[in-house]
Amino acid sequence: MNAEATGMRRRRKEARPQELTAAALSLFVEKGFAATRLDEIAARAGVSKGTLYLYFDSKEALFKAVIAEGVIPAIEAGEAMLAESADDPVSLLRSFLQSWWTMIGNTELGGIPKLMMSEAGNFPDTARYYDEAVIQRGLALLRKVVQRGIDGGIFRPVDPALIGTLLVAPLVHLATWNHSFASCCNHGIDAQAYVDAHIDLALNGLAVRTTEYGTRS
Amino acid sequence: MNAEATGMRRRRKEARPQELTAAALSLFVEKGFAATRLDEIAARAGVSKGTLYLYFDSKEALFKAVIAEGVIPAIEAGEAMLAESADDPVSLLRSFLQSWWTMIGNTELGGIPKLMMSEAGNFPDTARYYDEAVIQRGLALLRKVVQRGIDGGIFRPVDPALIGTLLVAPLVHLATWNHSFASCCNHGIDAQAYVDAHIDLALNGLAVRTTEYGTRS
DNA sequence: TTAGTTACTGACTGGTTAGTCATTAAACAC
DNA sequence: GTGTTTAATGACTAACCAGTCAGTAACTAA
Repeated sequence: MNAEATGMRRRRKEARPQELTAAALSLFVEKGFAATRLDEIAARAGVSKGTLYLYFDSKEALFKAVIAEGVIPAIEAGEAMLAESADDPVSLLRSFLQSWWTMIGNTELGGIPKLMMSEAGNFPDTARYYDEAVIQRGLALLRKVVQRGIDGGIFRPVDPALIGTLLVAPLVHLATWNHSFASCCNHGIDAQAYVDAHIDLALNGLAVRTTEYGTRS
Repeated sequence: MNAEATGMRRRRKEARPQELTAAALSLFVEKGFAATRLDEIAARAGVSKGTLYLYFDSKEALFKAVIAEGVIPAIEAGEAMLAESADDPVSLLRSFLQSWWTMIGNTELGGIPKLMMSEAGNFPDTARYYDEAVIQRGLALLRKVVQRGIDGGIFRPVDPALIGTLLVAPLVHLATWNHSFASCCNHGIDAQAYVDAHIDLALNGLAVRTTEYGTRS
């Protein structure tokens, strides 16, 4: 008979914050910030609400911790990836998008964009932080990759300020879908096939072409 | 001195529901369902909370009305558009995406996808309704257009089950952005340029090409 | 064993808000 | 006018929940 099965108290000061933010992340993503009760978060983490206040000053502080904790490792991994890569732009872009999906979009962290979008209006300072720490830095990475391809004559000269958003939008969209409609209306779409199709379509769209029907009149 | 400036009561049974759903839509989109107070919605519509209950049974009923009302005219317009069009697939697809942006994404209705995504977990039956009444029907339209292009040998044979979502994702993403981060972190992106770039990139991606670097190894 | 320390608990409270209803006033019928 | 109907009000209540804190149980050191 272990400590969890009985009502016995465990003492785990080190692990608590992570357990609480993990529980909070999944509930915030599923139900939204305002609709999630602190009792519920605490219960999912296996503690009482009082314990939550030993580690976080308020519900809002917990929200900010959830965002900060989920976001920092991800963006640093992305920057490290670009720094050590010498691949050609095509396979670099391909592995960038695929890695985002595998390491973020297709994990619990994939709910963060949905959460942050939903709550940006209620937490403008956190939204600004997220924008600077994640979105701007992520887009800058993509811009660099695409610029390499343009400079090398491999990609058409698209606007680098727009192309980053265009490239991540379908992936963010799928991740958001998986944390909203997916639970009630599964279309049976294979995520990997979707990601492959996007990468394929995007690379073809960026390619220097010979036929011209697609250009604007 | 008119009736609105003074505290005088107006009697407008006909117009009330629309005024209330309009006020509710913008507040739900801005702050989320749970964080929006009924007093606030009523105040924005220029009435008291009691009046709201003359027209809607509950907060949840108001939410459903907001979705239903915002969604029905839009999808019907889209279907009418396809029915009466005999254009070639390229310009048809182009005008489809552009029209969605002009008539939905770039209006108040553009907040509905964000709202519905945020609240799908809390209102699964409304999410199913939205999925069937909007998403499935919308994707079916796009699939038809793309299929025409594939059959005519103008588009590459992409998977029609995936391409619809890929084509709308960047537009939905921008609309959602405009109702979340935009108010606190404006990147100064020109929406029309973004839409043009997306259409351009997508049509190039769909085009039958001659060079082959972009295919998977 | 015992005294001291601290992670943890859960009943409590104060503020907030969805939903109600007795009252008010605008419109209408005559 | 006068009486009747009904759109609209806003004070009220019951429930809910973020945040508190006095008390408890687990660990530690002696």
